[in-house]
Amino acid sequence: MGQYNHSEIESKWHKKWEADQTYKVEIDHSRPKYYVLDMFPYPSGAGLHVGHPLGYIATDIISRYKRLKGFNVLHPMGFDSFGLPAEQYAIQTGQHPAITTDQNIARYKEQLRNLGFSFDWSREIRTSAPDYYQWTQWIFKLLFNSWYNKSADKAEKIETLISVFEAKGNSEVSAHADEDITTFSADDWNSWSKEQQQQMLLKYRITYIADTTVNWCPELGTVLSNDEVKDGFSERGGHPVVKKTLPQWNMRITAYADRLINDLEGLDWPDSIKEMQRNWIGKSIGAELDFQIENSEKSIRVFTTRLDTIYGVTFLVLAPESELVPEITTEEQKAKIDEYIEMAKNRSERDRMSDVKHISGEFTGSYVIHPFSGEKVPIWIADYVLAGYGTGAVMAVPSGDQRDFDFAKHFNLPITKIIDSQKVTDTEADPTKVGKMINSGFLNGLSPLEAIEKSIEEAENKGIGTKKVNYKLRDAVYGRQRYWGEPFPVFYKNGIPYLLEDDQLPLNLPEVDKFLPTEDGEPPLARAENWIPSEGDAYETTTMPGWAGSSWYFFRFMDPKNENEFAGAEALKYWKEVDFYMGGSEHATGHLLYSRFWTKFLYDLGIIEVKEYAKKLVNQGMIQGRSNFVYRVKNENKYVSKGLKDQFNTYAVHTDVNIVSDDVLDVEAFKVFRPDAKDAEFVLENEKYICGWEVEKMSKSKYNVVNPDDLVVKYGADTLRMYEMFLGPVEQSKPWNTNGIEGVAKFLKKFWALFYKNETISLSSEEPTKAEWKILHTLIKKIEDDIERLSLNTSVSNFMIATNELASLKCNKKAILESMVILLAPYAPHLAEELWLALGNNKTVFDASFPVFDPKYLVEESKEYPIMINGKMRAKIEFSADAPQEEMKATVLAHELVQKWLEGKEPKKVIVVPNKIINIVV
RNA sequence: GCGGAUGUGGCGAAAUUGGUAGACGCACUAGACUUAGGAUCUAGCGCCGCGAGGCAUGGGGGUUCGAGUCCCUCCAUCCGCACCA
Repeated sequence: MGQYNHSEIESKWHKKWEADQTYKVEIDHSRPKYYVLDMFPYPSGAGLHVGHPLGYIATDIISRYKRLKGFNVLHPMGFDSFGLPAEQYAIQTGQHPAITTDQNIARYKEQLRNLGFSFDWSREIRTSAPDYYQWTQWIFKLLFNSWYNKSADKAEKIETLISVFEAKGNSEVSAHADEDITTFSADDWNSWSKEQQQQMLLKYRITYIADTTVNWCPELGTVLSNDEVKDGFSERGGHPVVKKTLPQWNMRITAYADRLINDLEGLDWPDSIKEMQRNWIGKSIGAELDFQIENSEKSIRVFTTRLDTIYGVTFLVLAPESELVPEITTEEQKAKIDEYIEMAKNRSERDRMSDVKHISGEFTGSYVIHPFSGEKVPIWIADYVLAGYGTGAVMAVPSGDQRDFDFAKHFNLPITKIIDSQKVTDTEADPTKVGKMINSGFLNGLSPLEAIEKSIEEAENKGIGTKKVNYKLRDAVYGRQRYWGEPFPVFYKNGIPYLLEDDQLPLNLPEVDKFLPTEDGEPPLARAENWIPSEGDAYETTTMPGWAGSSWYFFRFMDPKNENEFAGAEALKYWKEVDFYMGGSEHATGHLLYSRFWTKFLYDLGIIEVKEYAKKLVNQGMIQGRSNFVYRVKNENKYVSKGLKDQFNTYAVHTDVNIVSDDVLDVEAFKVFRPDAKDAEFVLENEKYICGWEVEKMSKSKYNVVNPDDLVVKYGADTLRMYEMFLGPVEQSKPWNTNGIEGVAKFLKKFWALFYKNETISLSSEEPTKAEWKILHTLIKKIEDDIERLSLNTSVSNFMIATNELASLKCNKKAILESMVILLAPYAPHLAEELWLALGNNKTVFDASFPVFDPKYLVEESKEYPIMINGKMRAKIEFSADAPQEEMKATVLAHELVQKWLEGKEPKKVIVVPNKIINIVV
């Protein structure tokens, strides 16, 4: 084998790796473990485009590098194979989603195989496989059989709660549970029927059924979670979403809100992701305060973070949905209020958001009594107050809050200044917390921060308010009215949910005649015939959401074949957690939050040992498409090159980027691509047809999809892998551009040519020269640093430099080149294996060990120092590096030089930066 | 509006603790070899200038002997959140 023939080499090694199970990994206590994980993909019908493998290439390089460094590396891959597109396809074609999914997975695996990844395929998992979702169901059972004990700040088994109820009732229980729970005694509990007890327990369980306002997508016939809705439309498919109330399974993720925020601290995750999670959880500390309604027993409870501004309250605002509104509306105001409520109801979420500026509201006619001043304060309703946040009621302080201010101006309500330095203008409120309180009764003279403390204290003393923490995070809706998801291990008896036994799992997804809801609007599972539990009336017919299976898969990879446990204790203890997790930032408030929640839950129950499952997270950038355009002259069958388009009346048409190279169109290929251009005239510039370009999303309809398979055929996987890394930092988003790939291809040919001269390989076993050692050890150092810093683009450059240097020295020393092969192996595994074999090794290069960096090879015999005057370089001085006094000598020499230079002026200061620079200040 | 990030040649980009900005690659130019070149090799390639030299890291200011890097301020682009009381 003399020529570098990538396709021959690559297919040879794919076969060999599979036959030898080169990447199969087992627990090995003699070596430290390293767990590298990619976010497993949903196998879509379109296959991989060139952007998808970016992260996989990076993690593959890290995995192989760590293996060479002596780690026992777990690097698995699987498929998040439940999901909407397969189901949509099934609805359209009648094709069972399992079949489409299998086909898509087969295609994905083939594409991944072509890229030469070191996945341990013996550990492959699929979330839609019964032997996997059996354990998703099992975790659901744990959640159902648990409650959140606030006193212990952790989840506990439901049995502990039952025994408390039996002994003491619920008065001493501090739980994260439903809000409408009334106090009961042990006698009450013990006198209840089993069903009554179950009803009560349902209010405490970590997964529970509740009437929930949900995002309902009529088009998809299902409920979506908040993170699946973007601007009032479904994230997948872009269908409109409306609010609807349904009894739904929920997950009490809110119980974990604080821990989810606090534990972010110790994670080596991108700041942006941490910040997004913090904002999503949206913790704010404030107080709740009751306002007595005038001439009524009832009061209105508000939440505020600024109780210091209590004397600035000039009106109260309720959300239109508030239950109190009908009660407090006076006769005179009723018509107007009803009209407003009706209007608010019909405004969709989307309208409300696109129309933030518009101020609307209505006076109810009633008043509350200010709890401190005793003054009458009018009660209004307005849709800027959200029913779902806080208490659905706001104490309006127009001097300190812009929305309250705008509302007050619009309806001509009073504005009271309550801080002396407050700068309230005609159009703006001042929310700052500096100055001293004025017009504020007992708070006068305090700073706002002191006033917050003092006012809360006073409210608590009077029994009208308490300190309160509020979160934006809502409990997660867990049911979906869909077919292609995990069935709940739940059946109903007299309307009460019960769990299947462990030995009844998995509860398999039943066959249905159609994948659509029933005529009565029941989910598709209700179509299943003879799908009846052995006990009870019926199974739950909703299925679990997309995030269920992905919330724990990283544990299953540790022990994927275990039939008795979700993962064995030894595997969990050994692999412990993911050391390096790579995936897209779009999962910030979805998968990455839910999976942290489940991890903490499993930790609470003592099933796993870690509170967080991913130590380090890196987001790979999105690869966008780079579309190419041709310019067609209107009403003519004529295309003009880009530079000439303005001389004609043209319009741009997408052309397939695969027939364009460096923005030059292959005209003959274009005639095939667009048969109607077969006889068209092409106006060229410099005998070329130049295309225009634009960055767009990579998609079929824009003809800008670059398929990795094509590039693998043309250049080989090793070239593609290195080129994708060479493109720029992995974390950065960028448009795909194949233009530079030749440079990497050339490099690999040169690398190959270091070994092969005239079709044969014959290396010298002579001792390398100092210069040769230096090239090698410089590279070792750089590669190590680059991988640690995830600067994989510069590491490719460093390979090119070293290779060029060795080539120009005509280096053929085995000692050097053998190490070079090992260094290159993580990046270009096929090529490295081939050369390793040619060097006479019979084991895989990945059983070798990474060359050890030795700084002694980098010591220079002489060193050139720049001499700078006032920071500007004026001369260079060279001296040998072995004498310790050389820096002083250099300084003296530099001094003399400068003397000459400046003809007698004395330097003020001489700065010597070791090994770098000499700077003389005059 | 709030939060996060980014801004360096014709292009993708380097510059790790403040120390010779533009490594490496693409494109381009010239040359060599060649029947040929979409192969290979050599040289050049930020801008102005014949040159010495001067000017350059989004704009402006600051700290420093010295700033792409630190501080202030403004601008632009991207991402996320958005009536959160």
